[in-house]
Amino acid sequence: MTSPPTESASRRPTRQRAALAELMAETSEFLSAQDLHSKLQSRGDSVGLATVYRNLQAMAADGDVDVLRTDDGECVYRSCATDAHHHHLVCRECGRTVEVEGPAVEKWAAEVARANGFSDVTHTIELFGTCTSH
Amino acid sequence: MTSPPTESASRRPTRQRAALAELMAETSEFLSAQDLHSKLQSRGDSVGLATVYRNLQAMAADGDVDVLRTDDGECVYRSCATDAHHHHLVCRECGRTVEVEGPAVEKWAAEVARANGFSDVTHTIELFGTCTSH
DNA sequence: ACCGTGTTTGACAATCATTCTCATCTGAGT
DNA sequence: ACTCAGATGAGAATGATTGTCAAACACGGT
Ligand SMILES: [Zn+2]
Ligand SMILES: [Zn+2]
Ligand SMILES: [Zn+2]
Ligand SMILES: [Zn+2]
Repeated sequence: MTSPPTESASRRPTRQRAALAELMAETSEFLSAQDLHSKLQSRGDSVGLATVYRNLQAMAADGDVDVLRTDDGECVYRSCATDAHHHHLVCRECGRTVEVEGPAVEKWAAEVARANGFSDVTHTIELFGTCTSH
Repeated sequence: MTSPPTESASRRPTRQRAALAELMAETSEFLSAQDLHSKLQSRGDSVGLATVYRNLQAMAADGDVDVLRTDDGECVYRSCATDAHHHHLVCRECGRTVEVEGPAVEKWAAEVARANGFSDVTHTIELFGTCTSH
């Protein structure tokens, strides 16, 4: 993940947000807004598509979910186990995701940035591969 | 940069591709297809938008240009100085870009993947910051 | 220089994820 | 119950990217 923790505004609790949060809590793959929307539909918790987008954005801004982009540009979301900064190793076949930490990489990124005189540095680091079940 | 070197098919030389290649050779920031298209226009080398997209894709597939996505999902392209695998430190204000290498990071990525039994691993690693002129 | 053929191009339509609009609904405090 | 700012949803709008397909082109052979 990459964004500096823009602080969470006070968001009002709603049925829709709860349903979305619950769904995400049960899910471990990265899913798109559209995917999540239709899963909510089929499960009975009807939520408007725009609302799904809005809440995912809010959750992402609050750091409650991680976001990344698939190769074809779609945003995919996932509720990660840890709150700590981390990255992901994602199976491009089945979506299975492992959360990884890399202190060494974090240091490297910061160092490279400093060496070049850049400030406010953020980074995007994600790994994609094929997991054992293929 | 993330894709395994899918080998270049034989592409036929055209005025359009030449113009695009030349423009990219003179440019050092990452630019979108749309940007490149309008730059070509104003410079007199008129090239269809679809053609710009097609050629950028081809060039990217051949590894002649690097691609990455801005935060708002647009693809941006840049003709890098080196052919070697590398990553980028991009100023989010002015687009100034520094090419960086990170043997340590490459090793880390490979190691993490192996440790988790993933194969065919690729990675996305980009750094964003604000450069000295801001 | 002249064809024949497979590529490439370009104008325009079509996709499709995401965002916007705005009228309606809801949560929380009074 | 009353109020009102925040939240929702149906549908329209946006905008980058891709698809279509006829016309233009590169190039090897003649
Ligand atoms: Zn898998
Ligand atoms: Zn990190
Ligand atoms: Zn690398
Ligand atoms: Zn700058």
